Amino acid sequence: MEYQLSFSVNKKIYLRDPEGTELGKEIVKHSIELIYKLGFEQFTFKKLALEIGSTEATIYRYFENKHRLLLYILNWYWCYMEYLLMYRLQNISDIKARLEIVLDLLTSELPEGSGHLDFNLQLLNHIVIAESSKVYLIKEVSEINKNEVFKAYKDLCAKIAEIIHEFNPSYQYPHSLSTTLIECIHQQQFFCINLPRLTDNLHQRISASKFTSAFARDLLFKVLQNP
Amino acid sequence: MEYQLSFSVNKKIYLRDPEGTELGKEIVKHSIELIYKLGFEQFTFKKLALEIGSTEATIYRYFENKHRLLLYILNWYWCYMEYLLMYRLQNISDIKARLEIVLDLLTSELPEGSGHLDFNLQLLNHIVIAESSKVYLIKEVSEINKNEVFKAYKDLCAKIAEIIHEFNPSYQYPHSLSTTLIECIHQQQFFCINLPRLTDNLHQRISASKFTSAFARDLLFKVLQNP
DNA sequence: AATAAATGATAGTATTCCTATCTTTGTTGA
DNA sequence: TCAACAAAGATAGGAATACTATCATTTATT
Repeated sequence: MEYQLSFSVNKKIYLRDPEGTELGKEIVKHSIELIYKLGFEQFTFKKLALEIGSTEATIYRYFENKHRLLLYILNWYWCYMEYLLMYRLQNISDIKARLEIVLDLLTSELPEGSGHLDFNLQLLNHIVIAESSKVYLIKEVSEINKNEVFKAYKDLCAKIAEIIHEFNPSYQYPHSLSTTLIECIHQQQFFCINLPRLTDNLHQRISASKFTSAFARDLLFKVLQNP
Repeated sequence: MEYQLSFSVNKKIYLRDPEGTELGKEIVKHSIELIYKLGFEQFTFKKLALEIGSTEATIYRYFENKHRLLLYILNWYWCYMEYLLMYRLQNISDIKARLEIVLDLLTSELPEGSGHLDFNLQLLNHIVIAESSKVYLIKEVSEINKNEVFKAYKDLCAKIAEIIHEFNPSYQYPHSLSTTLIECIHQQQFFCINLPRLTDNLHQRISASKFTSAFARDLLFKVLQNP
């Protein structure tokens, strides 16, 4: 497996392609570390510039603002998820097994293959859990959605919806179940760690991802196996 | 029904009780309008002060920062929700009907009783949908959680979990299902309006709340009626 | 070797997010 | 009724954020 994954990260997300230069890659790599460390609110281009020994102005040449940078990171994540999903589904024809692969993909601690990438997928996972909804929960969402910047997320959602549909063609809400599954898995992991009373893993008997996995599996199959 | 609802809005959320003064009520009332209008990111105390003909410094005497103000608003909402829930559950003993009341409460466009309150519940509803998760998706969540500032949300969640448990005592995840239900209902409404491809209400054939209600009901009963 | 592109260095502006201080107004209760 | 106290207004200001602009320098391209 090569590093070369041809992701269609929408060009409207960035000003200058960060994949095209060393500095660009540094920006993305260190932004993941810094957003993880500080949280998105406290993260600034100035701090990032300091971290990589560059300047604020230079980072602004790559991304309009920090929101776009987050969007870029998440786009990358969504594309990678879809890629991994397709890769793992190869040769799996059993429809229940296909659904299990979806569940495993969404709940596993880190989505494998971390060796050959130049940034930390575990940190990325944490960012997805804690920050991803901030990318669409904004006033300008409809405006920026016109530029197709959420296409990668929609594609992933559509792919999962397809597998749901294969499993139970009479189920009416494959897309909504797909997004609910994705988002609820993030939430439950977050709650397990930070607000455990909102879950049934109160005293953290098992790990956040184990608990979430069990809950999500139970929910998914009950919804889909019900007549 | 009187205005007097004795809510236990945690004192650690505010510096000076906004319920105690006219100005305090103005702050809360207009902050709801302004957060709705601008979105939480663009909302500032300066703009709010201008709106109510007061000053920034004065608002800081009530709330430490805008995050606390949002927390206060949501606390009020969660308390109100729990109050409404208990009120509606009176005299309802049929366990399926009790669950229907939960669903209706969470998905109805505005939670009734808007006349006697001095702020707009419809706007509040929009804020809950678009901004509520920002209140906990922060780096300091564990820190501020120690002050019990999320108690109202946990109580609401626990109450719904109780009803879920009554309906199906063998179901293992009443709390997680409760939060998933609440959060997923917000999400689906948001997606219906802003990113409809993430739902199965693509061309908005029915209203966001009608669609969400149908989806949530289907999900809830399938999860709980499954053997 | 000439030229263009990318980056660095620096500066500056408007706004945000506060904190401090001083004055005025309104309330209470001795 | 007057003292004193709390709330609010007015104003100032500082550190940080979120940019934009300009010009010099380095690096790659042809």
